[in-house]
Amino acid sequence: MPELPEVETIRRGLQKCVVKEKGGKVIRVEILEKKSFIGESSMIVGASIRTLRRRGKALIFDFTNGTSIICHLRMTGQLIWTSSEERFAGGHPNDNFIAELPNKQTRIVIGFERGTLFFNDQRKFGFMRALKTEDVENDSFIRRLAKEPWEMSGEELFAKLQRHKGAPVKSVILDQSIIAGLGNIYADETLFYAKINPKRKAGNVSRDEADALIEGARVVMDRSLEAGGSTIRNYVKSDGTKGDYLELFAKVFNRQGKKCERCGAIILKTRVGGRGTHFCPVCQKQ
DNA sequence: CTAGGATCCTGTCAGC
DNA sequence: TGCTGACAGGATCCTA
Repeated sequence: MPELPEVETIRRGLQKCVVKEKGGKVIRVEILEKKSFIGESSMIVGASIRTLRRRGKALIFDFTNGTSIICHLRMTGQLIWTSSEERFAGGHPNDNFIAELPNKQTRIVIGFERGTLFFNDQRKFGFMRALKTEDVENDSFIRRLAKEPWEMSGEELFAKLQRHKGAPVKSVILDQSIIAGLGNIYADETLFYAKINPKRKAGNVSRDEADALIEGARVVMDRSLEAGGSTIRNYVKSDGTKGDYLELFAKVFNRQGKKCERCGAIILKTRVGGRGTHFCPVCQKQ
């Protein structure tokens, strides 16, 4: 679930409350679900967070003692910081954003001097991994990541699409070793922006369309970042009701049955590479 | 090498 | 009110 903009929103949000003296040193690490934590949790006890980085959809906590935590939220992960004066929640938007913690879905609790960081994850696909900072680049997930859309040219993407010419273009742009950061929402939104049908073979995508894909990926993710990804602030609307942050920017995702904002046709939902896929049958012809 | 399908896990929702 | 099956914003592993 959380894609690049959500993870970046979390990075920015936590930067303001948990880094260095704001959060202070780690007092304890409580692992409530063994498979959610890889490595030795005692590595970070006594250290504070020096910086927060992001690579694709992975968040990296660098600690003052030369250790790091790589955190991947996968489908349903959330990070929630609580202290006496504030609460920041981001990731998979559900009621844990505002629930009492820890709870049934809490997998890891990291207690700091001045607050607590909860890692919640309904489906247990996400994880935290403790390792030396110098080993982060060698991590099996980090190592395989391609460039993000802002660093990649249309020419580079075009070449990569050619190498997977038989696969549907949507499946190819979801591959983090092809281009980093896109998940199911932004893949659909990017293809809508570029007016490309998600089922088209990657090999049929033209050089110009590859440019449009790069531009689309940048635009849709920038737009989501402005909206703040999925965080507590847009989960709870100003009138107190719970919201769907997708309303803020999605043109096709979860809009099946509704009108295309560009041409008025009805948005359809289908299945591509095993994933639910939303598109406009008129703007994105086969 | 590529492409496609199964798999990890819990929860929710539609349909009977 | 159950029960059942499909599906969920991800990535990896296995097979052909």
